[in-house]
Amino acid sequence: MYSYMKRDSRLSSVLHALLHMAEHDGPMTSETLGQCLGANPVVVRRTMGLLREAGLVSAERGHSGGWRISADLKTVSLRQLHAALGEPAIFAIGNRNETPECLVEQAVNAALDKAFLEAEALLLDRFADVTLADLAADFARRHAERRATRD
Amino acid sequence: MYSYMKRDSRLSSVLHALLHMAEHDGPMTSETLGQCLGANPVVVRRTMGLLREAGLVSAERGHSGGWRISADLKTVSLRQLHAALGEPAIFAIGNRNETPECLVEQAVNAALDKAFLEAEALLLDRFADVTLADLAADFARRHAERRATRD
DNA sequence: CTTCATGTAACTATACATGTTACGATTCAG
DNA sequence: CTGAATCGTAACATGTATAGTTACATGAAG
Ligand code: FES
Ligand code: FES
Repeated sequence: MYSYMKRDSRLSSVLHALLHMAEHDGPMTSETLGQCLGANPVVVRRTMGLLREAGLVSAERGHSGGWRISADLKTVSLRQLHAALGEPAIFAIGNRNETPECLVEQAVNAALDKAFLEAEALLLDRFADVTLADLAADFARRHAERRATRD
Repeated sequence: MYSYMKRDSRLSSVLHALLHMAEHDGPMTSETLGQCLGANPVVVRRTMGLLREAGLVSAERGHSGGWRISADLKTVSLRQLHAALGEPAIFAIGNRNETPECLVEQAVNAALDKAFLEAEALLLDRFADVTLADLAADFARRHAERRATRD
């Protein structure tokens, strides 16, 4: 019943959900989104709730309720979504002791931190460069390509 | 009794241990290294064992036994150590589904993968640029600096 | 032979995203 | 007004990998 769970996939999940919602008229329920993502509806509510708190989506309860995007696709970057999710840890590797007295360990930490900070800065810059509108356009391109291949 | 454990700190640990060994005459026991690192001796043996399999250190049993470096500090890079540890996952974030049929998710994965691969390449390049000798030199610099501050 | 030290197996502890169940709150169809 | 639909949230279970711990076998030095 449980699939391999090794990494935080919430950014991937919300991106998929948001693009799905962008292509869809009217609100989408957690149940429907959960089926698209292969995820539990409660997990969808939990995760989308973070985007709601960030003002990126809104939710309506009751009949014909569900989730809606409440922001311009062109203004929402992956970095904003990462921030909305609480800026989860990016790396699975880190220092053993963050504030060591030992000079050897300080030298080790300095070298590792430098590399990690550079990589993190690059990643967040790339995230800042990509908007939901970009992803929607890429999806449209792939869609057209598939149609062309079929003909 | 348990400290916060959220990330793989083995690279940090082996670097600390190796530099300690480099400054030390004769072999060092897992017990001693464990005290330096604030780690369990069995964990030290487990982790150093991976370096032994990579030919970077050797171990001797019995009286006055322990761990020795069996490689030139100038030739061992952080990247080699990362490889010796089995190339553990670098990122704590990833895609939900690595091979989706859905075109939306394919567009999402492509964007995320591109950013992650760039960041990973940068990190591994930085790792390849730093050798144990570099870290030892940085330690020596810090050591001299502390002495100067004390005077 | 006794002691020291590695080599390993087996089990436990921890953190955290995710899965699951349950129930309350709200909205709307009829 | 009643009941179904849907979000909001608490509470608990699950899976995974590193790290901690215990136990014992193996081998080397004195
Ligand atoms: S867009 Fe809904 S399954 Fe991918
Ligand atoms: S060098 Fe041994 S404690 Fe850091």
